[in-house]
Amino acid sequence: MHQADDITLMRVLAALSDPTRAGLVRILADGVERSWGDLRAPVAKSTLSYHLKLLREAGVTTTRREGTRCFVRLRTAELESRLPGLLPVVLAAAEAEGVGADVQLVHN
Amino acid sequence: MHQADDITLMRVLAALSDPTRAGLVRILADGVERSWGDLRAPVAKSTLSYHLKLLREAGVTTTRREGTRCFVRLRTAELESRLPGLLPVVLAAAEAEGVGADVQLVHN
DNA sequence: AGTGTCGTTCGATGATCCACGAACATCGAA
DNA sequence: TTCGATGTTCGTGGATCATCGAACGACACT
Repeated sequence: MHQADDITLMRVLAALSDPTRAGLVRILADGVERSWGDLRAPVAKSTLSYHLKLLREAGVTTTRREGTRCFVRLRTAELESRLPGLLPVVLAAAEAEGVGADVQLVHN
Repeated sequence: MHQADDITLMRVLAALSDPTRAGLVRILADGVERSWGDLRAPVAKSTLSYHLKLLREAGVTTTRREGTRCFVRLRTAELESRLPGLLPVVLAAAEAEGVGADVQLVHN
């Protein structure tokens, strides 16, 4: 549920203004759908869940369940249509600054 | 003082993720230096001061004192050099969504 | 000196945020 | 069915945020 379909600037900015979430978005930036477990962040499981929920509710990502696993994907197209240019620009800056580098991808 | 010269993505995003501050930035977007008193926002004087301080500390604006008056200006060039493209993109989206429209300019 | 104006700073107050562990639900596999 | 893995949700705690009014400091003008 809670698949925010009114993507608002304020909420997206708020969602992106946290290093952990920025790191997650950075990883998802290639457009590939990732499993929860592939994302390694230096926070507790519940905290990761919290961040992913926040990103989802801000309309930045979508979640798909498959059995017990969940997959996250960046909503690149929707974001680009509602907030043109925002994501690329933020990603570039995050890359340049190394924001959220402690969030990593494991196993492929 | 407190002229943050390490403009970081996270802090700028956090600074812009509030409607009042976004409205202020929108008004300053034309590059013209404005006086405190020219900015009319539906908040108390002290709250406005707080928001302007936050913008300043995030490196988004600069403040200049002249006698008892203060003038704010957007640090367009520095922002563009540190976070290329961010400000224009955010401003465009804010304009499109009407974010911070309750912040207005009075007396010229 | 006395009076305003202007902006900052100081608590105080709710609200929200980020973090954690624990408990729970769900599903696949043994 | 029992176990293990995977996410969610809950309760909590500490920090930060946004807001206000009140008090303060600095300056300009009579």
